[in-house]
Amino acid sequence: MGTVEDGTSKSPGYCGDTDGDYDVLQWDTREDCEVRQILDRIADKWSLLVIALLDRRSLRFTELRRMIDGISQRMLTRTLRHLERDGLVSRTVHPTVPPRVDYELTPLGATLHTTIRALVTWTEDHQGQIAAARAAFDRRAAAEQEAAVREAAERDAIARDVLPVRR
Amino acid sequence: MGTVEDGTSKSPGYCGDTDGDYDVLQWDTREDCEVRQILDRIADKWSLLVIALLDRRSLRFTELRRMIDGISQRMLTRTLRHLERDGLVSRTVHPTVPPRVDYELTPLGATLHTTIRALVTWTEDHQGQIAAARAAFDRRAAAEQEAAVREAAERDAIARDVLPVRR
DNA sequence: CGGAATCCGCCACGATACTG
DNA sequence: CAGTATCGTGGCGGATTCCG
Repeated sequence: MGTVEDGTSKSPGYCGDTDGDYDVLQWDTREDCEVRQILDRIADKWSLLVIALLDRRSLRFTELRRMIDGISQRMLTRTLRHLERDGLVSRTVHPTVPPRVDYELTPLGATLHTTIRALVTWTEDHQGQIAAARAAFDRRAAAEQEAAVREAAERDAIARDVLPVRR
Repeated sequence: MGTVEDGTSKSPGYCGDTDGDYDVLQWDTREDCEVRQILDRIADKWSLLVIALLDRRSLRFTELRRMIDGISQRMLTRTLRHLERDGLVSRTVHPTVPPRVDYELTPLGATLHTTIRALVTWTEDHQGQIAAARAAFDRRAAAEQEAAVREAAERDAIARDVLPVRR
């Protein structure tokens, strides 16, 4: 099994709970801050997917594996373990043969599901605007670069014209 | 400048927009899916912080740098460029000397800010429950492992007792 | 001050093989 | 079927340097 592979057990360190309006300024300075760790965990590549998929009905390991498709068994296992450890997903092993394991959201996980769906929905709703913004940005960048190149070439031409032949 | 460093310019590929209730099953299969890319982008380590910090008032580069503290100038620059490209943050250069650059949320970025705050708030509100869940999980795991070790030791003792002395 | 460019360590992730 | 174990690698992210 080796090491625990996670440093969360170092210290409690609540890192200052909401005293003013926005304590955002603080949940980054200390890397042992719980909020940062949790945020990094649930906002990671696969956790979002798993939580989003685990709505209402429970799913088997292989079902999740097929649904996510890009994921490796290793990553799915790790992700599910983390979510289980955080109390967001429950793991039920049916002692049959072949074995069958079901995963489902805990009540806590269900509350997070709502928020995550909101994030996903926002992304779906605004992907058009973002795509447009990217296109515009890239166009501007390309134009700028081309202008810079032309300008340099022009300077070069003038220099060649004015300066005496080196040697 | 080198390559664009991002493969998003490959193809439009909307990957099927909400036809049924949940099209979650689809925004993962094709890795050229826009939603996945956008999600990975805004959910990354620093973007969440920057967007959360950029509420109402605009901030200078160095202000952000000091606030986030753990971040390197390289990462802050990259993050801000990405957000600018996605149309979430606007970049204003004041032609003074020394130069001064202000960043602020665009209207689009402001809408995302709301959702992100919701996520952060959820995390702040439930960090206690999560910490408790982790502690319980770790305790169970430790107990299981200890049980396994004891069991193995017991089997070993029996084996030593029953089996004839080898050689 | 606000970047761009370069170098590089390291570990997160994927592919593969093996177990119960 | 549902994992664990092991190894190899890409690329993320930090440190440093130079520029306008």
